[in-house]
Amino acid sequence: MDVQRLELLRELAERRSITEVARATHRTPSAVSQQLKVLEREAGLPLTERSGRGLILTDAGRALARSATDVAVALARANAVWDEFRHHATGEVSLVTFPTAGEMLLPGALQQIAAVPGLIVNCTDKDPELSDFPALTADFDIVLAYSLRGQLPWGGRGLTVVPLMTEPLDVGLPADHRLASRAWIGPADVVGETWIGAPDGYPFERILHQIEQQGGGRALVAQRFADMRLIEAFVMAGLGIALVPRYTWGGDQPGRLTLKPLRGVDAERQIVALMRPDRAERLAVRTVVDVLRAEAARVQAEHTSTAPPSSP
Amino acid sequence: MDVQRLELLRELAERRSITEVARATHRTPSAVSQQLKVLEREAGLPLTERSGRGLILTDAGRALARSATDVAVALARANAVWDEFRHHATGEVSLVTFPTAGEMLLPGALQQIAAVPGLIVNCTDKDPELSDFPALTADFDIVLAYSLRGQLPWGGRGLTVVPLMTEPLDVGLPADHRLASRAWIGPADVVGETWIGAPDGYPFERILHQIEQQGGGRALVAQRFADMRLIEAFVMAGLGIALVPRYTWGGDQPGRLTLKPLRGVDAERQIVALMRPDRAERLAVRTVVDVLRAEAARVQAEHTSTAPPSSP
DNA sequence: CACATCCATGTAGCTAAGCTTCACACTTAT
DNA sequence: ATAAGTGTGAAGCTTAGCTACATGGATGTG
Repeated sequence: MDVQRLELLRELAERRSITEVARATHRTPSAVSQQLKVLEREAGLPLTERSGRGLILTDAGRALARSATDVAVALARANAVWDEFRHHATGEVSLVTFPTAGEMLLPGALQQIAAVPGLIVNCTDKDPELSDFPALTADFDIVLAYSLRGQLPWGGRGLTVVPLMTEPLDVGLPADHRLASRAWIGPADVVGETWIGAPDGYPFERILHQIEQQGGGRALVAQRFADMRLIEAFVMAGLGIALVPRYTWGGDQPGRLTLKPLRGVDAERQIVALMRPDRAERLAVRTVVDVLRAEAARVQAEHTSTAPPSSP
Repeated sequence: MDVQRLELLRELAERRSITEVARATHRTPSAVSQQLKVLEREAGLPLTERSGRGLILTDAGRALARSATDVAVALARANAVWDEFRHHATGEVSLVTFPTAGEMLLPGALQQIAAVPGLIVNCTDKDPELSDFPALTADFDIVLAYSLRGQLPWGGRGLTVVPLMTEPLDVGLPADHRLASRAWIGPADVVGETWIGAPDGYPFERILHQIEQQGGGRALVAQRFADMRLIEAFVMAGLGIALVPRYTWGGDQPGRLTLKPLRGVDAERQIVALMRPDRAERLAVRTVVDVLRAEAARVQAEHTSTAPPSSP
C-alpha cells in the first residue's frame, strides 16, 4: 500500500510497458519490476499478465490503478495547499499545443505568466494528426487539444477537461473570389469549389463531409496540408478555398484573404486543456490554466466585438 | 510530500504532543521529530511552534494536516478496493462502546461477525462520562457514541458519523407504582417524584431539566448512578423512578419494573458509530458497521412490533 | 531556590528498503 | 538464424529512517 508503488502501477496502466515506465520515472526497468512484484505480493493476487513480450494488467490491476489516481489527486491537492500558503505557484509546468492554438493563446499567456516569479512554463508543439491527445497527458502537464462538437473523445478516460473556448470555423476565400462580397456562405455555395483540405485523419475532414451532404455534391480536395500558414498561402494564390479557424487567422494580408461564416453546418471546434487529474490539482498548473482561460476569453471578445468576419 | 510524514503531522494535530504520536505509531520521539523537521523543510515554512514545553501547530500546519486526511482516505479506499477483489474483509477492527449499547448490540453483532473468517473485532467499553467520544477515534476504529437530539457534538471535526438507531428514553417505574397502569406519562405526572439520576455531565440530565421545565416543579434526584443495572435495581426496590433507554432494558424482571413512554418531552437518544474518515473506508470496518446497523434495526423492529412498553 | 520531571530535539550509528549493474529467458521481427 | 525487443532475477551499494543516548528549556515541587 505504498504510494510510490501505486504510482508505478498507475504509470504502467497508462504506458503499457515497464520499460516506458522506467524511462518516465528515471529508473531501471529492473527496479520497476521489483517494486511491482512487491505490490503484487502485498495484494495477494496477480496484477499483471504476460502477453507476448510485454505484459498487460489484470482486472484487479486496473482497479488498483484507478484508485491510485485518487491517491495521487489527494496528494497533489495537499501539495497545492501549502503552495497556497506560500502565495506562489512555483515549479515547472510542461505544455503541448497544436500550432494554431499556440499561436493564438501562448504569446499573450506567457507574457502574463512571466510576471509570476518562480513559475516556469515549458511549451512544445505537436501536430494533432500524429498525436493522440489523451496519451500526451502522460508526458505533459497541460495538453491543449480540440474536438468538434458532438465528438468527445476524452470522456471515459478519467482526464480533467477544462474548456477554453469554442472557435468557429469559417471559409477562407481569396479577395477576388466570386463569393467575397457575401455576408455568409451555405453548403450549396461551396460544394463545387476546389478545396485546400487537411490530411486524412484530421477532424476538419468531417466538416467537409457535412458540407458535401448538406450541399449535395462532392468537394474537390486539391491539396492536403496540416500547416495553416501554408493553407492560407494557397488560398491567397487562388488555388482553392479552405476551412480556417476564425480567431486563429492572423489577418496578416488584408484584402487578399477574407473569412466568411458558414451557415447550415455545425462548424465549430472546441479548444480545451486536457490534464491528468492529479496534475490538474497542482497550483502551478491551475495558475497556467487560469491564465489560458482568461487569454482565450480576451481573444474571443476582441474578435466578436471589433471584427466580425463578414465586415472586416 | 511523503505520505508517512503527512500521516505523522495528522497524528500530531490530533494528539497534540510528539511523545504521544511516537507512542501511537510505535516510534521514538526523536524519529517523529526528525520526520516533522524534514516535512517542515520541504514545506518551506514553519508547521509547529513551541509553546511551553510542548508545541502547537501553526495555521499552515493545521491546513496541511487537514489535507493529509484526504490522502489517508484515498489510500484507505485503495486498500478497500483490493480487499473487495479478494472478497474477504480481513484484519483487526477495534471498537469502544458505552455499556448499554454494548449490551444491546454487540453480542448479536459479534455472532454474525464470527462467520466471517479472518475478521477479528476487539471490543472494549468506556464510561461515557469520562470519555470524550471524538477523541477516542484516535485510538479505536469504531466508537459507539450517543447524543440527544438537537445537540450534535461531532459536527465540525471531520469525523464520519453513521447513525445506527434512535432509542426512546422511557420512564422506569416499579410495578406497584401509582402510575404503573397508565399508558403513557407526561412531565407533570413525574415532576414531583424521587428520581434515580445519572452523574453530572451525563446528557440524560438535560432531559430531566426539560421535564422540570415542562412540568413546572423540581425533580428530586436521590441517587446518581452511571450503571444502568444499578439504576434498575434501585427502581425495582421502590427507591425512585428513572429514565431508562427502551431497547437496552433487558426486561429481566417482568412484573417488578415497567417502562412508560414519555410524552411532551423530546426524550430520545441517537446512537451512532463515530470514525476517523480514513478508517471508515476500510472494508473490514465497513463490514462491522454494516452488521451493527443491521443488528440495530433488528433490535428496534423486535421491540416496536412485539413489545410496546405500555403493554409488556 | 535547587531539584526532579517532562518535553522536544540534536548526534552517532545501524538496519533495511530500494536502487543499479549485470546476466538470463523469452518473444517477435529481419 | 540472428538481432532487438520485452520482463525478471541475483549481487552489491547507497541512503532514508530508525534507535540509543545526550542536551537544553519549561514547569512544577521540596
